[in-house]
Amino acid sequence: MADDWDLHAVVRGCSAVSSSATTATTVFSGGVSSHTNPIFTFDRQDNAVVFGEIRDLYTPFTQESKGSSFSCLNYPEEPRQRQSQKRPLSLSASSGSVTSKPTGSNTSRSKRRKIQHKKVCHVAAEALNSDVWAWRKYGQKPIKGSPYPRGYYRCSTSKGCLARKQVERNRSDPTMFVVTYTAEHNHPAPTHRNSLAGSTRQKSSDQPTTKSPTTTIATYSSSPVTSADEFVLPVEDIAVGDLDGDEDLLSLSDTVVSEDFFEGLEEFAAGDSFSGNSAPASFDLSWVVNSAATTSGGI
DNA sequence: CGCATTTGACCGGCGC
DNA sequence: GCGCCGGTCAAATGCG
Repeated sequence: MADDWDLHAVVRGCSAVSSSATTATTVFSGGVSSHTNPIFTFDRQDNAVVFGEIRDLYTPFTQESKGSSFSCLNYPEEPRQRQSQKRPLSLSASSGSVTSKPTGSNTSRSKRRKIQHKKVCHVAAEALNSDVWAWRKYGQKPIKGSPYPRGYYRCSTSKGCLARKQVERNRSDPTMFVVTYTAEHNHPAPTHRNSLAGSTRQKSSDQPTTKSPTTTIATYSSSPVTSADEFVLPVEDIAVGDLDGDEDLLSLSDTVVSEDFFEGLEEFAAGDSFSGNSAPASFDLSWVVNSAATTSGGI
C-alpha cells in the first residue's frame, strides 16, 4: 500500500542534530497567537522567534526544562485531555457498538486542536534521523495541500508521554521535512535510545533502497554531526493546520545557531543515536527507514 | 511472543 | 446546517 509514503522513515528528526538546515517555529494552533512566553516572542504574523525557542525545539520537551537554561516551554496543558482514552471504535463492532460515541462525555479529541501549542520545525532529511526520543507511528494521512502524507508519531519512550510529532515532507523542497511537535514529554530524555521502543523493525522484503519514487523519503543517513556550525535555522512561523503557507514554509530568516545551543543535544544524538544504529555513512535509506520512527534501535 | 507499522474508520472542529 | 479535513484509535499484519 502506501509503501511509497514511508513517512515514518523520516521521523526521528528535528530535535536532532545533523548537519543541515532546520527551521523552528512555534505555533499556536487555534489562534492563540499572542505571546505566551516572555522568553521568546513569536507571533504568527511576525515570524518573530527567538533562539530560546529554537533551542527548545532541539530540546526534549521535558516537563519543564529542568534546569535548562531555556525554560521557554510553558505550554498550557488544557488540551491535554484524551489520549489514552480508548474509544469503542466501531470498526468491527459495527453499528450498535459505537456506543453512540462519547458525545462530549469525556473530552473531545479535537478540543486540543484549538489550544494546543505546536512547534514546527523544518529539518533536512538528514536531520530527521537524529532524535533522542523514541517515536512510534500511530497514523498517517494524506494532507490536502500537500502531495506528501503526514505521519503521526507518539513518544514511545514512556507510555504516558503525551508528546507527539507530525512529520511531513515539505512540498516545496522534498528534501526538507516539516516536523511539528505537540505537547511535551513528561519524562526526561533518554540518555540512550530508549528501549521501550522495542526493536527496530527492518523490512527485509521491502528494503527500499530506492523505494517508491512517490514519496520515498530520501532520508539520507545522518552524518555524525557535531558541527553546529552548519546549523542554520531559518525561523518562521506557519499556520498550523493550514498549510497554506506551504511554499513559504521554508524561507524567511536564517538564523545561525551557535554550537553552544546544541551542545547538549549533540550528546544525545552523537552519543548514542548514531553509534547505536549502525548508520551507514552513506545515503542509505534502509537505515533511516528502519530506525526512523522506531528509534529504539540504539543499544 | 512482543512490539512496531500499516491502514481504514471514527470523531470533532472549522469553514462555507 | 452541511461538508470537509485533520487527527487519533484500534484491528490486522509482519518482523525480530
